[in-house]
Amino acid sequence: MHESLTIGQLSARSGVAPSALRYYERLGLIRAERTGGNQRRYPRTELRRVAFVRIAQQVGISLDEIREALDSLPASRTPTPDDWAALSRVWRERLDEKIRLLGKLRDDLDGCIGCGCLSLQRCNLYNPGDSLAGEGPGARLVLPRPGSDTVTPS
Amino acid sequence: MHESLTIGQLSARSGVAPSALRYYERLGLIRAERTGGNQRRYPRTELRRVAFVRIAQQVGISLDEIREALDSLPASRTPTPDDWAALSRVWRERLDEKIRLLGKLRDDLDGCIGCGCLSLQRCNLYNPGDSLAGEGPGARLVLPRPGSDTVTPS
DNA sequence: CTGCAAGTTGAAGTCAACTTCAACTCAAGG
DNA sequence: CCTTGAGTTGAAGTTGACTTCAACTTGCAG
Repeated sequence: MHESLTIGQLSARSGVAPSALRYYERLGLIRAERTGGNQRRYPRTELRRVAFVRIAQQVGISLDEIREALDSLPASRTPTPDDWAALSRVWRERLDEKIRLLGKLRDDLDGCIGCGCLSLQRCNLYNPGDSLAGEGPGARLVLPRPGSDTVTPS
Repeated sequence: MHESLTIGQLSARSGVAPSALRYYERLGLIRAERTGGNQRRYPRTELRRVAFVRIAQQVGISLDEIREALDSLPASRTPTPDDWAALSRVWRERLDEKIRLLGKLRDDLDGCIGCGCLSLQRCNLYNPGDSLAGEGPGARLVLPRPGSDTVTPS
């Protein structure tokens, strides 16, 4: 019980249900070796991948995007700390951007919802550009649609 | 065209699809008056509610929770700036908490994923308490499940 | 060797948050 | 008046992220 983990053990240690782990495997987020009897055995390094998946999910990143990120790790060998560090650097930017966005949202909410401007005109959250001008007065919400990525630094 | 907005106008100004606006109405997030011919007409104050919904969604709050928050606004009268300000104060705490959480996640990611500790032991993201000790060594992920609320200040 | 908890699969179910569709009706310009 | 684009409804479809189920098979403690 030192070499590798059963799905139950990985589940207990990661806090992710076995069914979810199998689902992640189908999506290509994690991988497992098999015993002679076809049961999954996870090398300990998979714990790291699962943790990464969960952390990324926490901050609102889809499994599909997470898979893309994980695909940047070398498939042919066990990822080294350096491999992970590279990934971490990329994602740190994502997190920083998310944090920046949240701060803006909070401040705008204070200044807009809380300010009493009933028409929401001249609000930070609205009309930050002018591409939609010329269709009469009034504001236009330009927050991305829920599905789309909120992290698109210019 | 000054008093109230059609669903198309509200859609254009809020960036939310008409179908989504009808959906929001079914969920009780927004309300509409009706013309003699049964078409929706939105008082301008609804723009504010829609903006609130979208902003809250951005930060990962479910429509159900948003509805609860909006239910705190007086139904009998048009919400005053003070009503909105009260809501804003409550949500500012939520946003601050989200920001705090994101910062922690980012730092932990740097210190954990990036550090090279292959077993993830002694990691900030793991085992913050000791309730799960006694089942052998190893870590346990305690991030809330995706469905659950990440904002539970103690 | 046996018993039984833990594991396996594919298919189907669930839930949130919408969108799409069909089959209409309304509103407003010419 | 007539046409046409915008609006209406209920029902069904979609996507993401899983869970549940049925019907088995494995692996280990006693």
